[in-house]
Amino acid sequence: MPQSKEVTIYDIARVLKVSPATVSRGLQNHPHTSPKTKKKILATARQMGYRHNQSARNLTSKKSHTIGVIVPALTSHFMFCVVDGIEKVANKEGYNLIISQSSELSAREADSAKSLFNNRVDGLLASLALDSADLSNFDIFFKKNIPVILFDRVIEHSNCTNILINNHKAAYDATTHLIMQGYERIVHLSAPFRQNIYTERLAGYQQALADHNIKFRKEYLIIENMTMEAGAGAANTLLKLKNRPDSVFAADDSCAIGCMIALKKKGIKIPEDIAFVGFNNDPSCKVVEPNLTTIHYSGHEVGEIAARLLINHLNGIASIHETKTVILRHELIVRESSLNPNKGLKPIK
Amino acid sequence: MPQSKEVTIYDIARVLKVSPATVSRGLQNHPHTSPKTKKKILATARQMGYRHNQSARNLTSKKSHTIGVIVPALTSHFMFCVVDGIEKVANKEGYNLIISQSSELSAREADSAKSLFNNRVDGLLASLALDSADLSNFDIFFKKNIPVILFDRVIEHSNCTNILINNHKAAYDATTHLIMQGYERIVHLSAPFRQNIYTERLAGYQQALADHNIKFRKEYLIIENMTMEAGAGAANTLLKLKNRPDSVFAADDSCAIGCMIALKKKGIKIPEDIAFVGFNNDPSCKVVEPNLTTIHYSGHEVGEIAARLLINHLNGIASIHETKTVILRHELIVRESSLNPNKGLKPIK
DNA sequence: TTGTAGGCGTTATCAT
DNA sequence: ATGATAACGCCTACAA
Repeated sequence: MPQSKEVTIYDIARVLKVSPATVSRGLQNHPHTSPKTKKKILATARQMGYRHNQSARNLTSKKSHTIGVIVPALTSHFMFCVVDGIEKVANKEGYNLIISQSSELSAREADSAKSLFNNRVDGLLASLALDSADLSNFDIFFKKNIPVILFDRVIEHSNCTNILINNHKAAYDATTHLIMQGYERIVHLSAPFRQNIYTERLAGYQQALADHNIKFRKEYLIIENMTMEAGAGAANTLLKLKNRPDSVFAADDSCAIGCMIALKKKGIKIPEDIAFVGFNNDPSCKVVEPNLTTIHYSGHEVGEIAARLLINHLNGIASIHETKTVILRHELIVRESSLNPNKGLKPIK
Repeated sequence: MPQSKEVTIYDIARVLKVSPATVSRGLQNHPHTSPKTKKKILATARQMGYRHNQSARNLTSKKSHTIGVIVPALTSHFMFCVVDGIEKVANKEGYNLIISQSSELSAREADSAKSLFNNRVDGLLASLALDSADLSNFDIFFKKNIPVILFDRVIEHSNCTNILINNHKAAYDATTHLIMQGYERIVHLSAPFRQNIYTERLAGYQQALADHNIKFRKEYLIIENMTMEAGAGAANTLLKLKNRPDSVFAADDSCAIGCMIALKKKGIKIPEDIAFVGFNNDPSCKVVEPNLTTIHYSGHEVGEIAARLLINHLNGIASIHETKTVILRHELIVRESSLNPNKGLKPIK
């Protein structure tokens, strides 16, 4: 098993009878290099099977060419897409990735941050854990001026650029859609209201109610984790309400679907008895019956933009500090779960 | 934005009035170091905010501490879990990951392989693209004696360790289950028979038929891509068969689910008219109605074992060459889609 | 345009 | 047990 020796720029230099410096310059088409020698260098490099040594480059450049990613969990299709988007851009730009999960725990988020910090990542892309109330976990990065970009679950902070959708508007759209279908007793199923995505969605929901003269009832707020199991639990809570709701706007598809399935098992008809709108456009939306109306926004886009922004910043092409917030497009995708067969369309106000 | 200077072992040495070599040894608890100085070194290192420089280490060790991963696509929950499992182990062991997708194309697999090769990954974990007929894409790795471990979609090869389940047995179990439920006209819905996972599943299916004196009909073989859309297409093919099948064993859940949904839209009842068994235990199995019976095996386990094996090999703890094949456990998970309400249990033979 | 030489942070091989 | 020193492969002033 002989680990055949690697070709270095010295080897190429020797063959071409030039200095290693010239080879180095030729390889990275440095401005002050004659096209001829550059061509020669490139040719023999290829022919000799030269591969650059990133570690050596990192050593001189004092960079790791590595980006850290912290996500709450890799269990949703959405986060999957985000990471995929990040991966694509990072790959193309010659950056490596270290991905870690906080498991929705601020304490583990701190561990991840520390670990990535010790790995000397050049920058960080993160989405906050459910119980992270501030950005103190990232202070080590701020102190060393390492760029941090937050996506989806964010907190406004002078040191961070944020990438997200207009959650308020999205929730407003979703709720209004239910109202337009003739629903009035709308439950909002969401997670503990700490993260922006949940507080904003709540606010959007409330605004839509207000704009259509529907009184907000706090007993119509059901707080759960956003899992299928939690959704099933929510179904019980929901059925016990004195004033039986006629619809649900959930802040997450999985939770909505868990709830739908549990209700259906008890003989509740959807959307006849209770209509549903979810959030995230999980693939399961098209499997559950009836198909789930939901808010779609592209995880790939989130990931790609986050990575692009960070890498441009690292490469000095553009500064993060010029763009504090990026708001991406969202879209309401209407499916049967929210189409009211009885009441039809109803005018606003 | 001053990029505060990094602490090196020289700085620590200076403070402690010892040589950098001693610090280096102390930091990696080298056998020949006095416990006292070691303790001092560790203490001041922490206190000074020292972080090791992986690139410098890589340079001297002639390793990248990076593992390459090639998957056909990151669109299934299963592959998601595999990558997650790899990530967990690699993270803990201080290895970085470069993940790339072949998009089920051998040509892109070749590109990925080349790219990872140029990135000097220390080892490779791969699952083959749908149209990869041999391992020639990985010859560059074999030539340089860089370890390659294949998982799930594999080909036997003297240079590779393989990690997979007993697909033959799994398919046999699935098919037998349908037979025991009283089904006899069993369609097998699968992908082009090139990869082991599909040929083996076909063989297991055929063996089960044979063992129960059911004649194999080649018109009961439907070849599609393993997507929901393809499954919907398969539904049409299936309905056109002269001898209407009473059940389907699909080599993939998504495909099965797409097929089920399409059939249901045409008024076919499941499992009364046609029963279903899938493969992979995708989360959607518990969303579709009726819930889909399937073969489960742990993606996390696949990923963790693959990574563990590779890293142990790289660290010289154990050699890959001692273990040529790892067969993991699988399990039939019975759900309503395959429970025959009419015919009940039927004796074998 | 090209060459020289020093440095990036660490490890390993010698000595001591 | 510790110290000096030479790699590791590449980049970049600076000099020519």
